[in-house]
Amino acid sequence: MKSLKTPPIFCCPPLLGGRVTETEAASAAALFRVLGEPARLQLLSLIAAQPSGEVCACELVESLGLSQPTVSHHLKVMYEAGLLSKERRGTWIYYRIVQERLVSLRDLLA
Amino acid sequence: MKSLKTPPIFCCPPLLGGRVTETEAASAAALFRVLGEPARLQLLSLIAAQPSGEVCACELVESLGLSQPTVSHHLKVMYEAGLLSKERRGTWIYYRIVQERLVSLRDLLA
DNA sequence: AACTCATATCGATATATGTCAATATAAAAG
DNA sequence: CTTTTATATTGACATATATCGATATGAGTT
Repeated sequence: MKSLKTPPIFCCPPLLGGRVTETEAASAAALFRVLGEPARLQLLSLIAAQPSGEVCACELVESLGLSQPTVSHHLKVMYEAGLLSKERRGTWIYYRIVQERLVSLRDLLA
Repeated sequence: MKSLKTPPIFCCPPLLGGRVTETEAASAAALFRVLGEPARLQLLSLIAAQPSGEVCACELVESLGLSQPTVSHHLKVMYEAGLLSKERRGTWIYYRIVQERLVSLRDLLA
């Protein structure tokens, strides 16, 4: 089984200011592609809007007009990209935004 | 015909810190999706690496292992996303990075 | 005019992926 | 163990798009 903890944060060389290697471009593009989906951005903003900083997956399903499998899919994509962390508490799974990951993504564009 | 000048910079509401509308999510995602392509990131870094800040399209074709139509396609996508500006000088067309656009994109993740 | 070079567009194809219904798994309660 | 609820996975389908060869357009030259 896959861990419920946050995946490692592999960070990213600056995008501009020097030619980037093919590998660097590929991994950076993969990250951007994760954000290149309206549903995922809405999920991110929903999580960010919570005062507690975390949201149960069930709430996210109710909030968007998407099916449960689709929401689960998007959460998985963002989790595997290191953008979200998750924690199981009983039957529920709570998702959080991995701030450092967003910061490193921002630094890519510096 | 389309103008050779920089397209207008329509800017972007903060992504986190408040629920984002469906329209906002769509336009932001479109921008991220443009960067979600390794070839385009390599093109960006190639342009950024130039001391003059601009590159002739022909150089970009030679630098990457992609065909001329493919490079032309990627440049068009980035141009229409407001990430690049272009200027024709004689037979050649020179592309530049639109810094403000990248800055506003960074601000999306603040 | 014709020729050359640079760039853009067209058409076709292959791959990636968003979406859902159906099903599976996991956990708690009875 | 059975039931219920929450989440994940599977399989299928549709859409988007990256890529290329062929061709068109545009600018300069002779």
